[in-house]
Amino acid sequence: MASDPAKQDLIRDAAIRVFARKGYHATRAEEIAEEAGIAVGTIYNYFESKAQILLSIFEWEFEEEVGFYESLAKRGMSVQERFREILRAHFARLAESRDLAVVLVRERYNGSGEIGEAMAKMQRKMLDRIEKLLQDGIHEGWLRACNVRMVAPALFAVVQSISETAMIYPESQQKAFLAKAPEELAALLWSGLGQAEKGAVT
Amino acid sequence: MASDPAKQDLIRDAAIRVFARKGYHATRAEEIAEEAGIAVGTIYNYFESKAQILLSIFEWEFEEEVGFYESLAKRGMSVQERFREILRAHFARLAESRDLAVVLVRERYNGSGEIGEAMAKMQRKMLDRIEKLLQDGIHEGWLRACNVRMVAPALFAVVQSISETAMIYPESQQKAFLAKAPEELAALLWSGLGQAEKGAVT
Amino acid sequence: MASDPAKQDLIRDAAIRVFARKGYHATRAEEIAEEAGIAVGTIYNYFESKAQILLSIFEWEFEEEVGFYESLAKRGMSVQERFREILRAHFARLAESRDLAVVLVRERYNGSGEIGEAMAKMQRKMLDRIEKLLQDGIHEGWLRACNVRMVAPALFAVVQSISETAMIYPESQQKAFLAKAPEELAALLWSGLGQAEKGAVT
Amino acid sequence: MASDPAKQDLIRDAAIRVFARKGYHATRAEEIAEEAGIAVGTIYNYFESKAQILLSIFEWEFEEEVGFYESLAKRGMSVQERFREILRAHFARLAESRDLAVVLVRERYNGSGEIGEAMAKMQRKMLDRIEKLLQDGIHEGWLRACNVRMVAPALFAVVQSISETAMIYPESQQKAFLAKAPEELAALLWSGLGQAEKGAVT
DNA sequence: CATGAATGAGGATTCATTCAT
DNA sequence: AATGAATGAATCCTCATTCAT
Repeated sequence: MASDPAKQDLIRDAAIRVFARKGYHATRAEEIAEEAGIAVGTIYNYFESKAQILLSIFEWEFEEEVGFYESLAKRGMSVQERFREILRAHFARLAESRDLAVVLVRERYNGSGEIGEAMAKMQRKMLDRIEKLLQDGIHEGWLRACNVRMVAPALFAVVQSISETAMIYPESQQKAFLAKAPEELAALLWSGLGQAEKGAVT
Repeated sequence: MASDPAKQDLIRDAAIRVFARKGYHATRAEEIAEEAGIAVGTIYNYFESKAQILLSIFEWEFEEEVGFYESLAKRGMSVQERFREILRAHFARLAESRDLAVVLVRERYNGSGEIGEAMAKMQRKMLDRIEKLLQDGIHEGWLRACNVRMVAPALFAVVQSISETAMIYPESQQKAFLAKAPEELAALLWSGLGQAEKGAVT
Repeated sequence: MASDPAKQDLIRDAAIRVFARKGYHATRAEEIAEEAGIAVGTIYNYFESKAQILLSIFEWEFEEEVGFYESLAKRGMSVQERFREILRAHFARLAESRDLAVVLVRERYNGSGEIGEAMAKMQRKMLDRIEKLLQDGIHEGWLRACNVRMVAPALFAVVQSISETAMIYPESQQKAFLAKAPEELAALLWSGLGQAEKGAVT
Repeated sequence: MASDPAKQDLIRDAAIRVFARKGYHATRAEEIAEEAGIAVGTIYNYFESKAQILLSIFEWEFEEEVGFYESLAKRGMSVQERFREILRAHFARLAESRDLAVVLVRERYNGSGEIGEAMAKMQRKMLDRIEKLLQDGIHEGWLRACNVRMVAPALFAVVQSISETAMIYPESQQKAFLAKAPEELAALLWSGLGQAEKGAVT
């Protein structure tokens, strides 16, 4: 089992492109190899299985996200600012890597067996982070009290779905869509959809 | 190709249970047959393929939803009331059929080829309806002006994610969770998370 | 997993022929199927794996042998007579199924993992039986005292090796060879190679 | 193709250990390299293929045996003494190299194609030598007349099987077992199993 | 000569689908 | 219509061997 990280990245990136194009299950190992410009066997010098490649894509992304969260925390921002930063960063990244976004959204549940568990675990950690962010916000008085167990996944899903929707648009409109997304979402999440004058839902 | 609707339902329901348990791709035709208490061959008297079963699950659900939407429209409710009704109905149905919910959420992207297209089409129609609902709401002055192309999928996703999160909970807590869901979501969507006093995101 | 014993036999017999021709490892599942006049998939309706086919060949043979041993014991023969009968039966069977003999001899150690263990176990049981036969013989006074732990495998091996050697001969000579084998071996085992007059090894 | 005999031995010895542990087919070239403390590529500087390594193990052993036979012939021993010497030497060597013995016994038929033929040829030569020894013995009046074509492989097999049986025992008992083996076998082969008083098999 | 990453042919096994009964 | 054994295309992964460094 070799471990040149550059080649691992080469393979992972090729996999992202093919998974995005055809879906995880419809992608054959050979296709990843072709896309990467290597032989099938080489894949298996760097990954234990096709499923492991998928997992590694999620792990990679997860580390990026977590790293970013932590960098925000260190910069001592308010919860509100952190949210906006997160949204901006998230959508900026998507704008860069449409394929990655597609894969992250679409293949979320396609791990099976151990890999599936590992992926589920990662997502739970992600939610935990969001929950914590919310709780901090409530504690600091920026957010109204809410059921964080419920709102956290809702938040996560909103972001995901926008990502996903963006993927539908052709390249040209997509950029504009993703550029508007953080503001629109921030507005939605902070102020809701209601018209103050008419009164909110009880 | 036979067409006894009762047997079709029998097969579809069996498929829902097995898909929920093992995921679409990991489910073998034989397992569906076993769950339904019939022979594999029989499945193919009622469905063209395994993928068609999946599609039919989505179609079924889609028809239900659309029918419900239309019944609401006919009853001449306000947008606000319609939203609440939709959410209530949605979560009530989930509480009844946990397996269906799991499948609808998890296998959304697992159609490939024609079936995939059909499933995507259905989802787009679903979004169109939500968009229309939003636009009506804005027009009627219940909702603030917002980018409906962006908010519609967000709405859809929020609902989905709550469904999905609910699935994690054990039977006992799940009911309570789903019971609280409509209010919590309605609050989130109408009023956002912000504290009025501290000022909303601009 | 189907269980028509006739088809199991069909597959096993085809496998015996191909294993005999090319060796277990060099035989592809497809070749067994071709030889049996069925499709590859069908093999796996009756056997869990290629290795299981090999194991089943040994099990089959083992049951035959054991059954025969028991039938002898019931007929109340002397140890001496039982030995001769066993040898006769053994070689008669080989004369009938050259391929089986080749496989039994050649692939004895080619099981790996669980299958290997199962095969080893079977062979140990076989040896146990022979040991018991020897001990009875000694007890009844037909055989001189000897180290049965050592003589049993020797006996077993002698029989095997003759079988194996017979396989080298062309069909015509083979029959004659196998016909002479029981007497020759019986003589070897009872009287040894020594010339009484010149004195035995001390 | 390099030809440093010391390194060839290094590789062959490593191969013997791994083959003994896992069997020829289950052994990967890499494992041999690891065991030898070299890189895979290096193996192929000294051997044409994995099969060639196996062949070379048999060739090596064959040369040893033949050399020993010849040395005995030169020392002008009687057939009887030569047999005993051969048995002693054989088992003494096994006691030294358990792994070699395992491989020689177990992998006898695992050559395929040319290598298989080469291995078969070697074994036939081995048998020829034993046949010759027997014939000399008969001619000199030490042995009773017997079918040497049949007795030779029987002899060979007896020796092999004892070797093999010895391998089952734990280190401690194994030595004792192998020490007793030559006498026990010599007795078996010279005098048979029969009780003189009761009369031999006819 | 040594290295070990790259290669890619090869093969066991799976499973959706068919079809004879 | 129901059955379930038969089918065989499809695919992941292995591993002996090569060859650029």
